[in-house]
Amino acid sequence: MKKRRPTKVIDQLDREIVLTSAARLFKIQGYERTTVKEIADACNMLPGSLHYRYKTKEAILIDLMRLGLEQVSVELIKACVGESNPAEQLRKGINAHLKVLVTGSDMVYVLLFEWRALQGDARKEMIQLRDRYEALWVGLLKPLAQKGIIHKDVDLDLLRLIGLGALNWVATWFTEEGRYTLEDIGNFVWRIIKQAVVVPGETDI
Amino acid sequence: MKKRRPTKVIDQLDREIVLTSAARLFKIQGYERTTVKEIADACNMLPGSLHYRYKTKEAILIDLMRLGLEQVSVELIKACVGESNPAEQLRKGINAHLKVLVTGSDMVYVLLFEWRALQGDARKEMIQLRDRYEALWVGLLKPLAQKGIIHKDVDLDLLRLIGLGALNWVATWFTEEGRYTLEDIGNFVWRIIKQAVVVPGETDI
DNA sequence: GTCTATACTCTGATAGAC
DNA sequence: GTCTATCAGAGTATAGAC
Repeated sequence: MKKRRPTKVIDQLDREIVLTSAARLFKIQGYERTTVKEIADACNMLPGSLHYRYKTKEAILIDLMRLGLEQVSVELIKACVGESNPAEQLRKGINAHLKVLVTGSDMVYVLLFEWRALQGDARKEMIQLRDRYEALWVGLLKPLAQKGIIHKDVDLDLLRLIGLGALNWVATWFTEEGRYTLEDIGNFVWRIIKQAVVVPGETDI
Repeated sequence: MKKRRPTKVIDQLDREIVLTSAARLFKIQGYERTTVKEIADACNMLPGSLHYRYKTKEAILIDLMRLGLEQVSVELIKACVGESNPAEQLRKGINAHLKVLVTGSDMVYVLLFEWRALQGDARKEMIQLRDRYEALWVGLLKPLAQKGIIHKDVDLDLLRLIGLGALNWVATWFTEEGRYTLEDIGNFVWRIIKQAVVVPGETDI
């Protein structure tokens, strides 16, 4: 009996290669301007082989976004787990989101900036996925409010929406060669939030 | 001698009709998914007539962005002129930016979200235009720092970049039917900024 | 599973009569 | 300035041999 790698493992590898290549192209050129031939070229496949994995170009985008959401969720959780101070959790979460969005996987960028390319049901599904990610942030912010670290009268939903917006937009102007490092930016956002909504002296609980 | 409207006036009217129609389509469908035929239909023209005004689809986008930038600049200036309190100028500026972006001209939305559709020189020109708009914000923030209303150690460039990012991202999730009005959102952002960077008691100068 | 070849559609742009 | 007709090119998806 011949020994061989389980089919599943090979498929998973292919999936990552295809989606990583596609994400880079989608980020640079945009989804619409990128052709399936370019994607195939980028992962050393012929268009026919790519079509064997994904029947349509849209299917690639959808699967890519699912993986991107998984990646950013994992990074956010990793950054907070093992940190007992909830204020520090928030600070680390901000830095993690920035890092994975800007210097990490292109899939997260595409997830956030190309959802308009999807229509109908697919768009709805992606919005639901995005909501699920944002629910992780609710889970970070709620304990801070309950413990009195964040002022009682701060609207947590608005804080999340505005805060994530501020972070997401960074991806539109950040460059490695710019004046600011990602840490500079993360620290700045953290300081703003801390000074605006955190009760003084409560960050060390 | 026949009396007739000066040619310039007619051209200017046509320009606004074309660009307004195009902006609405670009905002809903995105630039790439919108066809020149759709634009022509939307302004009751035939493709040939549209082509007489704009030789290429890209030329429409570029002119649209120029006009969008002009509009948002005018609204920002209008909101601040006649307000002597610099802190109040900032508050009104925030609301003006939000309003024109979200409920005002679709051109401003397109200006901010479709710059990736441009390539090469055209993209560089638009980035320069965006920088010119941001310079207006520098003009709002600098006096606040010089008068000691904003803490000396706040990086004004980061404050501008992060603040505008927070505002711009609102356009991706705001709906008229949602829980928050534009005023709610503007007030929230203003409060965050005020509590984070404004020296207490200095807002009434 | 992979590769070649191609069908079919759409679109931006143009030519030229009026 | 406007309209009809059309070209040339690009791009997605598919069929079918291997």
